Amino acid sequence: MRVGELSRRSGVSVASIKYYLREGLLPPGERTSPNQASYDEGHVHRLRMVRALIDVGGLTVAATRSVLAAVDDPEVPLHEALGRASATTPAPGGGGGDADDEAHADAQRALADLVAQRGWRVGPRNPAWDTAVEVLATYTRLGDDDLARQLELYAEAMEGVARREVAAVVDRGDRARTVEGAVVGTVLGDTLLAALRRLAQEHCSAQLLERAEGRAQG
Amino acid sequence: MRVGELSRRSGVSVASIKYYLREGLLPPGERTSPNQASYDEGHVHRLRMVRALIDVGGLTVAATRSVLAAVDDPEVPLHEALGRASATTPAPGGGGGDADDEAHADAQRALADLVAQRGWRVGPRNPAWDTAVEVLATYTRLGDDDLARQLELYAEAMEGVARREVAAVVDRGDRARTVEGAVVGTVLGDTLLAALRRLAQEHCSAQLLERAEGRAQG
DNA sequence: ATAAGTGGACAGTACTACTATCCGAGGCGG
DNA sequence: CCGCCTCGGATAGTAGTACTGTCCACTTAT
Repeated sequence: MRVGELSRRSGVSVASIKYYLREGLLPPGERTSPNQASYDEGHVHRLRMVRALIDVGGLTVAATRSVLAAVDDPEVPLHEALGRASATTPAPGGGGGDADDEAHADAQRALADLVAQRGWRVGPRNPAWDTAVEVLATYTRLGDDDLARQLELYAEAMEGVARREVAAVVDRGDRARTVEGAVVGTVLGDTLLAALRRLAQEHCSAQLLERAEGRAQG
Repeated sequence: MRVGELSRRSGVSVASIKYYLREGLLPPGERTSPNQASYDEGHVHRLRMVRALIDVGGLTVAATRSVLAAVDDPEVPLHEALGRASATTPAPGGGGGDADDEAHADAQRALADLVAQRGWRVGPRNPAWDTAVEVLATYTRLGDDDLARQLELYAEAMEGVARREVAAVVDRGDRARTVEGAVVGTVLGDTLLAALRRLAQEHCSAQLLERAEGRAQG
C-alpha cells in the first residue's frame, strides 16, 4: 500500500506519517521506483504503537524513537528499553535553596535501605532510581513525610504487580514480541495504574466520608 | 521579604517568579507602597509546591494553576482537586482507523464490570474513568490483551494503596493541609510508583533470568 | 492525456515555559 | 540630598516540541 492508504488505515495524517518517517519513528517503505515506496501491515502496527506511546503513554517523540530503537535492536536488554521510556526524568541538579543536598542524601539513604530490605537486585544505572530519589527528596523538602512513610507500601504493591507482569510477558513467541509487549505494557500501564489509583481514591474517600457521617448521625 | 530574597530562598529565578505571579500560580505579595510588595514564608512554600508539581510531577503550568486553585478554594471537593491533576488526558475522539468504536465499547464494558465487581462507588464524571478506558482500548487495538487480563491485579493493588493513603491523609489538622497533602501525594506518588515499578521489574526479570539459567546449567 | 497521488525538502505554525529588556518609582548608604 | 541598586509591571523575544502547509518533479490510475 502507499502512504494514502496507510494514512486511512491508521488514522494518522499523511503529513504526520512523513514527519515520523523523517524522525525515524517509522521505517521507510520498500522502494518500488526511485520515488515511490510501498508500506505493509508492519507499518500500520508501528504507527499504532507510535500513537499509543505518544498520545496515551505521554512520551515525547524523542523518547518514542529511543524506545522503538531499543525494541528493534536485539542487543539491547529488556530493562534498558524500559528505562528509555522514562521521558520525564527530573533534572538531578540545582533545585532547591535551603537544605537541598541534605534532603537528597536522606532520600538516597531511604531508598537504598528499602531496596536492601526487600532484597531487590537493581543496578544503580537504572534511571528510575534517580527519579525515585528526586521524588522522595522533593517530598521532604515540602515538609510532609507521609509519602516517605508509605514507601514500603508502595514498594510492596509494585513488586507484586511487577512479578506478575514479568511472568506474563516472558513466555511469548520471539524476543521482539516479548520486548514490545513489555514496553507497551509498562508505558501504558503507568497511565492505567494512575487512573485506577484516582478511581480507588475516590471510592475510598467516599467510603470514609459515609462512615464518618454515619457515626455523626447514629 | 522582597522578590530578590524570595528568589534566593526558593531557588527560582526572579523572572520565573514574575511569570508565576502573572499566571496566577503564586498569589501577589502584600503591597507596602504603590509599587512595592513583600512576600512571606507562605510564598516560599507555594513556590516549592509549584516547582514540585511542574518538575517532578510533570504537570503543565495550566494544570498546576487549576490544582492550586482547587486547593485554595474550600468549596472544591477533594476528589475534584485530584481529578484536575490529570493534565495528560488522552483525547477521547478521533483516534484509530479500523475497529475504533468496538475496542472503545469493549473497554468501557470491561471497566464497568471491574468497578461493579469490586464495589467501587465512583462517579462517571471522574476523568480518570475516560483515561482508563482509553488505555484499555488502545491496548486491545494493538492486538495484545495481557494488560486487560491484569486489570484486576492492577485494581487490587491500587485499591490497597489508595485505602492506606486516604486513611493517612484524613486526620491532619485543617482542610487546607489535608487537601494539599493529598494533592502532592497523589501527583508525586504517580511518579514514585512508576519509578518503583521500573525498579521492581528489573529485579523480577533478573531473578527470572537467573532461575532460567540455573535450570539450563544444573 | 490528464488528473490525482507520491516522495522529498523546507518553511511556517501553534503552543508552552520561560527569559530579557525596558521603564519609572521606591529604598538606602553616604 | 545624591547616586546607585532593586523593585514592580509591561512587553517582547527565545528555545523547544510536534506537527502542518506548500512546493516540486515525478508516477500512477483512468
